[in-house]
Amino acid sequence: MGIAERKEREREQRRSKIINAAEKIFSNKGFEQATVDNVANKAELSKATLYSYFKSKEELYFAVCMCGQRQLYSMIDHAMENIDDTYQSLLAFLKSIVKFQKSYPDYFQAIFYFQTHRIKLDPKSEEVKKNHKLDQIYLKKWIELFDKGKREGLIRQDINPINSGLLIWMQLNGFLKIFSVMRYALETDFNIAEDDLINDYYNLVFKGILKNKL
Amino acid sequence: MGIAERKEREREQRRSKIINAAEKIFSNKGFEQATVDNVANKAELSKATLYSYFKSKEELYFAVCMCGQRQLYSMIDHAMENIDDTYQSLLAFLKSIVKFQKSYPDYFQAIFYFQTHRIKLDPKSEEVKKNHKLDQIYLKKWIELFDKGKREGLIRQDINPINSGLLIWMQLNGFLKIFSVMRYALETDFNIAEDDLINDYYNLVFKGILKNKL
Amino acid sequence: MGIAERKEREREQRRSKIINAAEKIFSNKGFEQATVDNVANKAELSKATLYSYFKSKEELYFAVCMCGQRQLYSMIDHAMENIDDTYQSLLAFLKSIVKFQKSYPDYFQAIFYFQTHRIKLDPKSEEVKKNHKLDQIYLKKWIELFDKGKREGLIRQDINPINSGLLIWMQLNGFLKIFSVMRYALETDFNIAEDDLINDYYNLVFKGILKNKL
Amino acid sequence: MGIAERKEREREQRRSKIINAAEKIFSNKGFEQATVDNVANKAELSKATLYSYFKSKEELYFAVCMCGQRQLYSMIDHAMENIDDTYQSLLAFLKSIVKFQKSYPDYFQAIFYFQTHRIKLDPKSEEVKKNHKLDQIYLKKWIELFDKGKREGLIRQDINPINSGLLIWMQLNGFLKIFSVMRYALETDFNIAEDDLINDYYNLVFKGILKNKL
DNA sequence: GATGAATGAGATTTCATTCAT
DNA sequence: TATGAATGAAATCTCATTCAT
Repeated sequence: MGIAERKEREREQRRSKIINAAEKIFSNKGFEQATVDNVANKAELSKATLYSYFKSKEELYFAVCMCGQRQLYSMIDHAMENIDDTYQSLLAFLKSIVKFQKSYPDYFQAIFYFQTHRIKLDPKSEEVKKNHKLDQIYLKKWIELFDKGKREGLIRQDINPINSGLLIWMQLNGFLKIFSVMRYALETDFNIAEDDLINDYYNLVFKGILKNKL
Repeated sequence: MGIAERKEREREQRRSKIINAAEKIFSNKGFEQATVDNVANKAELSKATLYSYFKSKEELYFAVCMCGQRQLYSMIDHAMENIDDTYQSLLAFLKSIVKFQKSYPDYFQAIFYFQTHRIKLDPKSEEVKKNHKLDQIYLKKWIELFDKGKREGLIRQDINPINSGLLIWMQLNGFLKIFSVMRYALETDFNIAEDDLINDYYNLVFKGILKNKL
Repeated sequence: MGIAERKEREREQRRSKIINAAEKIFSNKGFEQATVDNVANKAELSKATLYSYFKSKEELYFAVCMCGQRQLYSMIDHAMENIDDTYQSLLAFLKSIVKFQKSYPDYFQAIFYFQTHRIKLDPKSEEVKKNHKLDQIYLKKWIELFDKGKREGLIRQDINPINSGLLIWMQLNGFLKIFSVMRYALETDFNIAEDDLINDYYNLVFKGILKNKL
Repeated sequence: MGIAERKEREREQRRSKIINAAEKIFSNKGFEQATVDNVANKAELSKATLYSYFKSKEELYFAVCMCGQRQLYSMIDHAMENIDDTYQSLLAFLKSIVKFQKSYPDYFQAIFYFQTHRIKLDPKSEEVKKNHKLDQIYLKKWIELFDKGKREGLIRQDINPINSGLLIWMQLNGFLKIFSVMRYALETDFNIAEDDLINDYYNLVFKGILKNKL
């Protein structure tokens, strides 16, 4: 029986190898500019083999995103372990996302592209549904923190948890996207230190929602 | 006399027609998916004609962005006419951008794409330089409002005008980008009214920077 | 009536201007790489105007060749004026062609290309016939020199004037063509002085046909 | 074992098939007029396949020339086997080139075009260097025959081996080029038999360089 | 299962030529 | 007559995908 298992394991390893290669290529060149050939070369596999793992370029891209997404959510989970305080939780959540962008810019880039472009996928696919569900779960966790904060008197009463949660999430994503593109220009043209800006970002967010000044 | 002028006018009109067509196509399909054929068909001109107005697909795309940019900045100028109050100015600035995205989603999309992707352009081109300069001017105007607000005691003293100005600008762009993609889902999945969200957005921003609660 | 004459003169001047421009462009880029636009720009005329003087790119090319050909034949005529001696005549003939290639490399290049490629021309055209006739005349003059030389005992009796005339004419053209391409390499790679080579060329030719050593 | 070899062999055969097709197309239409589509059709392959064998039209053209060149040089080698006599060697050399032009007019045409036009190739390419080296070797062989002939008293002492070698080589190429174009006209217009002309050509060359009349 | 090879369909760009003014 | 503008037709090259081995 060991044979079947080994085969299974090998297949899984190949899949990972492909996704890793794809992640780099897609991030470097963007979805459209990247070619399946590029990915196959990077993965040191033939194009045809690649197609035996993924039905299409789109599906491969989606797999990369799924992988990144799992990484992001595991980082969030990890950061929120053992934190009870709502303020700390909100901060940890935000910081996880920022850290994710910094640690895995390729994944971040892939996910952002995926969210802002219509990539054709089979909507009946189990994977696509699973992905969607996971997103919902973490968005809910995020919004519930706003609810809790409000009940605890941490967050202003006029704050609508859903709206604000979504707004901040949307802003953050956009900010990080532009930030990743402008990072270099910010330092040279505006003489702005990255960490300062990130800190000011947290401040701005919290000043916007908290009842009392920090 | 009149003849030369008329010719000039006609050429300008054709150019506009092409840009309008391009604006729609690019916005619908994205820069890469859009083909020059698509644009030519939409503009009811031959591909070759189109190439006599624009040297390359890139240049055409850039022209669309320039056009959108001019529109945006003229909307900002218009909105800020006759406003002295700094708070009102900041609000008018933000509202102009939001309104721009709503009124000209194609332009917004084009500009966002342009800013977040590296489209190859001749950096020595006068047009490219002009474009860059215009961006700088309006970014400066925006940041100076923060300075003024701070001097007037409107904005908190711990706010760094440059950082905050940039942050809010980056956030807004990202927010609008994601918002434009999610608009439909927000109403159906989350039951969120667009105008409410936008209002909450303004609140969040101003709560983040103003000295006194609104 | 002066008006009609002036018009005629002006038209002729324009035609010359176009041919001059075309000569340079065609020589620089070759017939295929050169564009009608290139020629029009060089001639400071619109493409459409150019087409009112020449029916097609081919015809324009042919006009350039005609012009070059007239130049060549006038140089030959000039060189052979007042020469009676057959040996001197043969030498003058050869030298004229060599000089022509050196003085008007563009024309030479055009004519060579024209002779070795099939450029589509209306064979019923008067111009084409005239051109053909002129070629025949000068080829005949050339061959007759061989005849005369033979009768005079200058040239060996076993020489067939037609064959040798044609051979030397073909060789010379080919030699000059390759020479014009290799000129630079000859000096640098082989350390050969242009004039030495040309002299050796004359020697070789005459050693080949003359009865007595020079 | 056998599989890899067979694949290799098949690929080589396809490559040959393409080169053969290209040879004909290029020779018929010339480099510029010929299209990659033409070649692909002739080779009964898709354009894309063709591009998987040759990176560009230029590279394909170059491959055709390389192939022709190898053919030419092998003909020369073959002709000079078992010949010691210098006069016979010179004659064999010349005859090989003439025979090459007659047997493989397409190759001859391709090589001539290649030598007289600047086709853009990667100068660092191994193939390009190899080609250049081969040319050098055979040119050297040719010129050394002149040297040897001079030492043996076969060739006149006033002959410069390098100059004469180059001159005759240049002349021959040019002559064959024009000859290939005019072959038909020579027979009809001038009533000249091909073989007679070729013989006269050999005579002319040798009368030009040899010490004693043949 | 892995792969080298093949390809259809299409992308961008060019250019000789015509036409309305 | 001179020209700016328009265009059909084609050229080179690319790439996601399939298939025979």
